[in-house]
Amino acid sequence: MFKRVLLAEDFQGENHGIVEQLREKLTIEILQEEYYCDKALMRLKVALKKGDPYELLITDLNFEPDHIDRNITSGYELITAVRALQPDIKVIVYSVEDNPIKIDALFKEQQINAYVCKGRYSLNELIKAVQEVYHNRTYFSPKINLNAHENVFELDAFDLDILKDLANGLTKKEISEKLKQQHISPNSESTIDKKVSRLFDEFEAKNTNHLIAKLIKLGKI
Amino acid sequence: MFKRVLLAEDFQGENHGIVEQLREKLTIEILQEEYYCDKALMRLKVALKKGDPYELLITDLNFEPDHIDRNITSGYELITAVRALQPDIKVIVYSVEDNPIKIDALFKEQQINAYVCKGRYSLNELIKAVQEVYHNRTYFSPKINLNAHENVFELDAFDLDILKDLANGLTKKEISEKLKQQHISPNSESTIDKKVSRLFDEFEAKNTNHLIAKLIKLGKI
DNA sequence: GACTTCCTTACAGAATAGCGTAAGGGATTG
DNA sequence: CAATCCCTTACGCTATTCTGTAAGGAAGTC
Repeated sequence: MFKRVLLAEDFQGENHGIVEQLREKLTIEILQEEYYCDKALMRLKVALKKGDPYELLITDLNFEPDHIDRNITSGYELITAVRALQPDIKVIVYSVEDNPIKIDALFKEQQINAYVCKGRYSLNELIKAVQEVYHNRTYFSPKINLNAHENVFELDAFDLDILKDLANGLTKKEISEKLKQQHISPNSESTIDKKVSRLFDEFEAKNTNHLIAKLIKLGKI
Repeated sequence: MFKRVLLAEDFQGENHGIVEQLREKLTIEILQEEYYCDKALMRLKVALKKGDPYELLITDLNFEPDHIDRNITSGYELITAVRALQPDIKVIVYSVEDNPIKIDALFKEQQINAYVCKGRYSLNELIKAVQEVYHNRTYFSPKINLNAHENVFELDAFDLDILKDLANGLTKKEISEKLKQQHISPNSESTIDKKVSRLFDEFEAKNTNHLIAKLIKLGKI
């Protein structure tokens, strides 16, 4: 089993639950928990310098802002920073996020080794995930699959960007200009019009107000 | 200290963390955890019948749907049901919800005894909350207070009607006509314009999309 | 190569949003 | 009564939304 494991999770309840369960079910020599991304990265650096690097990082995605200044504000950024230092480290993400598109992106862009979705069985799943990753296999929560089938229609990253911008009060012209500045294509006002109009049909919305209201209530934005 | 405590929390990590911490820091004879509202209510009924009622309920607000059919689907409903059976039981709510308006409503409508917001110190806060409630005092997470000062401004019934209609995809013209049909005054399109524009200032919104998004996220609509 | 299909983009026109000005009514005050 | 304030309403103007149509490019199919 892994000898050195690092945990980054800001919610005290989850943090304690995870530590307690890993200690009970697995034999890990050193299990260090942290509540901030910056501190977790510091631990990793120090361990690496000492020649006793961590073998596994378990991290949340969302970290609450606080009175303490932060450099790294999300699990996503933490993974990027960690991988830059120690490319071979294994990574398990443990979060409430259940959007299969975003989780797919983590596997593809960050090459994470496992994804465990917080829920009724997430500690059991985490134990299993650690074991699978130890044997060089990947793992992800079974319920993620189910969700993928629930909504025949899924919002892709491009849709989400547009919708979030609209919900933040940007006009379509402004969104178009923003995309052009970021060199993201497609970016024309016309295409944005079409994308949004298609979403009206998908979600049976009469106009943008209606669409945004529905999607926020559905928790998609 | 309380002798009989019931915990309703669906996330396994939080659930274990709470149980472990309560066991370590307090001396509670019987601490029963449950993952579903229905099961928690059943436990309470049985204990009441036996003449060994629970003295304290600690409950989450949101419970994930599942393959298991549910009667009670939220902590809010659970509290209502519990209070109908056993009006004198103490209740602590433990949730991620940080909207001060909704939390206020819990104290006023449900007469809960404490509110603890999930976060970096929530287990410490929960221990304190249990102790305070045991001494017949109330408790709520300190970080809730900060948010409370943000919005002094309150929406009246007329504002709410307009906002809900807008969120449902009605145009201002349609809203005006609807109000005229219902013989509600004022009802001109111009007045609706003015009301909404004033709300832009109040909530620092750029346009209707932005306003609706903000208000839904604040839980006002 | 010809054809289809899908996606992006430009453009146009009607409807709506957003904002300012102005007029009028009711209530209050001096 | 005059003056003031607040609210409602009408109106006009510009920006934006929403909905079409059409043209062009990329990719795949026959």
